[in-house]
Amino acid sequence: MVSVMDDAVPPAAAPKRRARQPRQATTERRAEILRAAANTFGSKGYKNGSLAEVAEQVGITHAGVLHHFGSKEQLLVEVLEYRDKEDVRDLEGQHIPGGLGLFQHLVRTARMNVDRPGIVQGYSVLTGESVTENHPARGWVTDRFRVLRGEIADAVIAVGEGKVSRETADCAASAIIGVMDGLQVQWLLDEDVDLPTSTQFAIEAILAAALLGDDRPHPLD
Amino acid sequence: MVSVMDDAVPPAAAPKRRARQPRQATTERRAEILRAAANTFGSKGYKNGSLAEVAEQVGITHAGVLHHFGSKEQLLVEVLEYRDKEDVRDLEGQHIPGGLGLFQHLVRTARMNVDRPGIVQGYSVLTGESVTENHPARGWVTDRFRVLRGEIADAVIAVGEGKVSRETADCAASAIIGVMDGLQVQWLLDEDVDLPTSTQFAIEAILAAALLGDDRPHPLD
DNA sequence: TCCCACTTACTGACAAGTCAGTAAGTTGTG
DNA sequence: CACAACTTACTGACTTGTCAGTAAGTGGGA
Repeated sequence: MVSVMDDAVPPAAAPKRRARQPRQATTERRAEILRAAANTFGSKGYKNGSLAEVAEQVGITHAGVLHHFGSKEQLLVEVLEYRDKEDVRDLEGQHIPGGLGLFQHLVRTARMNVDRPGIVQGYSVLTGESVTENHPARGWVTDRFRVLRGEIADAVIAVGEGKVSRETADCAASAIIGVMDGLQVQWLLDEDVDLPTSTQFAIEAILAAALLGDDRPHPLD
Repeated sequence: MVSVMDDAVPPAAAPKRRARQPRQATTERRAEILRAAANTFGSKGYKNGSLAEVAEQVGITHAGVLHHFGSKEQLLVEVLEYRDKEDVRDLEGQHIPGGLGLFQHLVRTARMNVDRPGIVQGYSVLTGESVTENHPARGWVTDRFRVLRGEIADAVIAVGEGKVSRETADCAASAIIGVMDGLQVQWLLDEDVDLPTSTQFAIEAILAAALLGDDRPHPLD
């Protein structure tokens, strides 16, 4: 429960018995379980998704899953870490875009997401669930939003060539993330919503407004 | 399910035994339970919120709750209907705004929401949860989005005085709803996010882009 | 007016199921 | 042969929902 993960920590200065490394098949097995868990938590949610369902997908029992991960909460944490690592790996070849390239990347992502509703649902469900009391993914989701906001705000400032204030950039950044997430939910519930078109429309709109600064009209004051 | 609400309908030509009206205290009691359920489902989610917790808030047992509502799912459905009725009642004095007034109303709502995080959390949790498989609130959430999109798109067209196409208005409408929902989630997780300011910023930006039509720049193509 | 037939609003006990987690035993592999 | 990777068997905590019973209210009729 203190989440030290005994089996993953090589015993520092092991005295008598060295902790054996896991067999080479084990790493892949754990990855299989993580993918199954991501699938289950994505479609059912963390609370409602059961270890038994995760286990069934890889042909073992729920106790087998617990053998590898110790607890359901630890499994969730590792699913999140695994997904992060995958995202990084996907972006490895391409340099991480900044400036205008970042916004193009966001729109491209929205276009890609149309073909992987499972991923989108997993993200949406977990994000929504994370605002409930004491949810184990809350910290992860919060951090993720914070990092993303920072990167997008920097990109806004870069595109604005110093003419955009930090406050405006922060506003724009949270709005861009918000509109992407919000549109995903609507699209999951109703295919009539045009996810890529609306996403591009909104990002362009927010970016344009940020670049205009205080020169733009404020009809809602 | 067709929402005829038997207990409110006086029996037309009752044959032998008239179906009595509910006692006057009953209506208020049921409303108490509905408010408690909205509270619990809002903070814990529907799946994770228990009848026992709802019951405790009004000082009865979970069986007492089931006496009134028959099943947990029916309780959820009535919570949703109750909230709809409350929303309508709140807007009764003021005429439902259209055109620019609607957008001002949306921004005002965002400002008010800062002082009622419980309501916002309930909405966010339920919306996120609704995209899971076979969720009982899915239809309600989907309909709500559809209606809202229609109203906002109409308002965009009204403000644009006929110069905005239906497709653009739809894009703008879903984007506005998306950004409002998405910002709420971020704000719930991190108070640093400025909900009203970001909301107003984004709505003005999207509205401006919609009114410009194809004349605006498309830096992301 | 008072009483009887009936309904409403519960309670407490329990059924039936699901869940995470544990402990002990088995198998196969390095 | 020791240990990793399981399985089987089980516990205890919680779930929703059912049921019988009870006290309190309500309306109509004598």
